[in-house]
Amino acid sequence: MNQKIFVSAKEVADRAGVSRSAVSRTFTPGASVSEETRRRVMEAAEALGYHVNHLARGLMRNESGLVCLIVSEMDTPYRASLIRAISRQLQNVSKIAMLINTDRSDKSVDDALRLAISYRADASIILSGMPDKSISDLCVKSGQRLVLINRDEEREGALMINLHDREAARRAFIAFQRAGCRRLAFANSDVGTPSLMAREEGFVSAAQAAGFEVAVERFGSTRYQSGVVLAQRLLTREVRPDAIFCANDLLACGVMDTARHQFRLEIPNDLCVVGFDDIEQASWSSYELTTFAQPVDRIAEEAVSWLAKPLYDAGLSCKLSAELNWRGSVRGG
Amino acid sequence: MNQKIFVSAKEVADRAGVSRSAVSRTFTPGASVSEETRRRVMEAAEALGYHVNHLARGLMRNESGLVCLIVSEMDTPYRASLIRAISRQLQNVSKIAMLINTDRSDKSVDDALRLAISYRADASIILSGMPDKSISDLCVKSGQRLVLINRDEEREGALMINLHDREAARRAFIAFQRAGCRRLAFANSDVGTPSLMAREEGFVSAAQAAGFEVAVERFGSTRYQSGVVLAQRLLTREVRPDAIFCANDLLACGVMDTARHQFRLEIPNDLCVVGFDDIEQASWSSYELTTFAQPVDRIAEEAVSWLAKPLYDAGLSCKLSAELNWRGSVRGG
DNA sequence: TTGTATGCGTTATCAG
DNA sequence: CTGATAACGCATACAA
Repeated sequence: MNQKIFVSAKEVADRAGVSRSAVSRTFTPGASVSEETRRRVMEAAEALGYHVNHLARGLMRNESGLVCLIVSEMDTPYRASLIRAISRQLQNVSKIAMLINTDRSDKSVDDALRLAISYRADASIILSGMPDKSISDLCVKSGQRLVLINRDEEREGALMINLHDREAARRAFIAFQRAGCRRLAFANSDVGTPSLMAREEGFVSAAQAAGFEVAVERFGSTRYQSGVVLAQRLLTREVRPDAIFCANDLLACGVMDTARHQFRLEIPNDLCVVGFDDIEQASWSSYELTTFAQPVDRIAEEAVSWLAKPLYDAGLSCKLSAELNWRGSVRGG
Repeated sequence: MNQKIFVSAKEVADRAGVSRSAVSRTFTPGASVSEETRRRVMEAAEALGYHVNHLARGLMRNESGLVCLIVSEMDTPYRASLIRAISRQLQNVSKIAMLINTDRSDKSVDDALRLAISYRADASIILSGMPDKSISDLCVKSGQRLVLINRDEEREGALMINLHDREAARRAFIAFQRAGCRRLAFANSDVGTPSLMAREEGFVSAAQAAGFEVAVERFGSTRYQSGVVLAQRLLTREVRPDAIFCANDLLACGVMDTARHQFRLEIPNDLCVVGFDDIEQASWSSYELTTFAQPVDRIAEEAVSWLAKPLYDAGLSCKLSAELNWRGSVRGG
């Protein structure tokens, strides 16, 4: 690594003919500096290209301004929009997002959290996976905030933001029922995330309570290609479903495309489909997918405003509702 | 902000019965520590939950390990996948991505770059917008690396990664020609990014050289909805195009959906479409879009490997090719 | 190999 | 309001 030569407060002080403290105060909101001193400092800073060293400031203040975002498959539409919403909100409160990729393994989440500790991040926000309790406890004990989004498991001292998945699933069933569907199915991935399982269980139990059986298939990840496979499995069953609730929109897109192009089915006439997330593609005219909207802005807001709070109640839980967006993939509406 | 209490090297040293330097050396690869000392230090560190403070380390070493990613509309498929590729590669070389959202204004890019300087980022990678020369010069002068991706403008000392846009556009024309298309059109946004304009100019000039006129429309952003509008304008022209080259895939999706559902056109029989980026949706069976693939992994690799190089040649330029992915949206192939 | 002393760029404390 | 001085947590030159 080549040498970096940033200009320091001392250099600014020398040029302005004041003490280093004066420079520091000039860049500390609310500190008392005379107008004249501030002017001379600013002038020197401008000329030299001085910028406060946030590393050193963080060291002193014990507050880095860094917030760690821990996430896998971040190129997925829902994840990407959530990351965007969060990072924007963080910028509004003068914090900055550090992005860490994880893979399927929970070990990579542990490593990410260790990294967050190393950088003295003010908080970590976990969008994927679940860290080991020992390491998440260490975070909390060290005074680092922890936010878990759609991770149902409990963690002491963390803010947990979840959706009413079961309730949404119940409404999906009602939507199908109103559309006159009788042969229900649920298309799930086999990753088994609590929130995905809650959608499945909520749907199945609501249907059963009304005397309906549900054909359930689980396969692969929560991406488009898995939807293709799931549709192939479901639509070749002896009793072909006339309604499929998909664990998320990406699966739903794969299901719809396969139903149309491979099985020549018309949506919603032959088959009704409901998804979850309300990614941008859901509104595209090839899909017009009826789906539950993840309140990404709301989620980001809840997370960031909690981080900004000076005191906080440990073990807070925040339950949000997912609104159903009616579009053309279900009859009636 | 509540108090953070991380364990320091001194505490580890006390518990292990060694000096603080011994602890430091234990966590510095390549430093000379006896096996016995290292063992005791590691044991104490483990028990106490010690993690090296990267803020302090960065202050000493003059190398933060932070790399700033400056990007707008990061929830867009191409951007999201590029961010993912870059952040993964960074992690491989023990660096970490800081994410900064910008909006349309170049001022927000300047602000982002200032933030990068404040955090003493080892490098900044700009995916959107263009900073003022004075501020980008300050970065370079300060020893911070600068990478510009698909930003044609020149910056002293920066690595510029670009695609052969004009060449790709020429191949798009050839593809249409082979498919027997005669009424060519280009669908562009009106943001006027150099790389987008290069695609337009390359396409138009290649067509003109062969004696074809091109209907050009420019509107809005590079997103789906703009594609809808562009299709409406192009397909209601007196001579209806039978081939549309779109500045990117998102526009192409909007164009295709509109052509099909609003104008009842068959693709590729009535209309051939070519896009740019090769986002995931391009391969979905509703689109089967023939498109140029942005080599995201390659771009990320070039950027990150340059950052890892100890010495570097100023003003490096890297030109990459975009491969054409043939799918069903163009006849023949 | 080990410990001591010094400095990295800040901010906070305190005396003036 | 201002300037000197002491931390913050770490890495390293130096002496042992």
